[in-house]
Amino acid sequence: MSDGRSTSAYSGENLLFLTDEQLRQGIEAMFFAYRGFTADPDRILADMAYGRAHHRAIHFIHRAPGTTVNNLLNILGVTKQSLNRVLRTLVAQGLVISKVGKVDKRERHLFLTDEGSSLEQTLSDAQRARMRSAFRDAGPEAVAGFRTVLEAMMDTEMQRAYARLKETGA
Amino acid sequence: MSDGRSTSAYSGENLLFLTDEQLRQGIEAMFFAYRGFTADPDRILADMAYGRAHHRAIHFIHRAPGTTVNNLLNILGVTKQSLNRVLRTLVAQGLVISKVGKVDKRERHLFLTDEGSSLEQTLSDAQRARMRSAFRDAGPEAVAGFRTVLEAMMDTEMQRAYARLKETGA
DNA sequence: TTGGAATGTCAACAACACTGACATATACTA
DNA sequence: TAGTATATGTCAGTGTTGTTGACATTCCAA
Repeated sequence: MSDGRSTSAYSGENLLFLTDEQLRQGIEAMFFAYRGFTADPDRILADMAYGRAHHRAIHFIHRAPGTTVNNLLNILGVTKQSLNRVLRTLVAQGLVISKVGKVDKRERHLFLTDEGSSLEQTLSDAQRARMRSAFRDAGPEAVAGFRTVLEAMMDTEMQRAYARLKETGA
Repeated sequence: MSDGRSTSAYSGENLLFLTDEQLRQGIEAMFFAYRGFTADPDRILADMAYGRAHHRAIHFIHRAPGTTVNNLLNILGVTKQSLNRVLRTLVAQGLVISKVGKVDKRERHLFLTDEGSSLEQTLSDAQRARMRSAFRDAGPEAVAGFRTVLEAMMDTEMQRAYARLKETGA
């Protein structure tokens, strides 16, 4: 094998990380960790009239200002009706602006207002704080592994969406 | 530092994995990956009268047969009313048995019936298949990092619950 | 110009979480 | 034994977030 590990090592002892027991632990780790992952923003949102769906919309509008409803739909993986309800309240509360497209008037382009940006910042700060703490405790190699496994766990369309977002950001 | 890395290396270049951009990518990876994580069982459950809440209950009853309602409550992190709604249907459909405790008759101990075990198996197989594929693609070092980060992301009570489950299993 | 595709909105409904109040059986304790 | 605490179950009401169905508007191509 090109990476220097022998075939026997790979098909023998090293495959212990693929036992059902190890997979089950991975599944449970994912379950408990996701609870922690959402806990801090959820606490902040609980006091407002918003929920996790609002957080997600705000996050990705912040991430890709001017995105269309349809684009957001694909990223979030919900129906347009479900997203629309969330967007309606965000627009009504003055957190999001919806602009009719110039080239294609069917499209709506979404932007955060100052107030929307402010809430996004608050939520992001809370979520990043936990992620930062976890990353720091785990160290850079563990973080690299974390992201490798998560990426391999996504549906292929989501891998593509994730890759596009990575490019846009850094 | 005892691990041989210099302080300057840690406070300098190596801290690049803690930038806001890297944290944001971790957050988005977590979001997309969790969707994949639940997708397969969700598809199976959609055809039945059950949902994700039933899956979670069945998973942990399988994991810790004879667990009490209260114990399950703490692991799942929901209210007893919410769990009770789920358990009621599972018992009514003959997937779960609730036995009065022998030492403390106030407690109910929960077990899967053969039919319940069968559904658990079906759901687990689907979820494990994806996890196995992701683990295999990523390799053992990445998997170790994955679990380290997830564990660091949990609330401390959940870290304890997770640790207890790990002992019980392997 | 007409019909289909794309886009977005409104309405109604289901799943699943929450709170609050209360009932029942059992266990513990003063 | 009387009173309190614990474990569980239930009813009623509410909120968020997902779904489908129906429909309006806009664009584009036959």
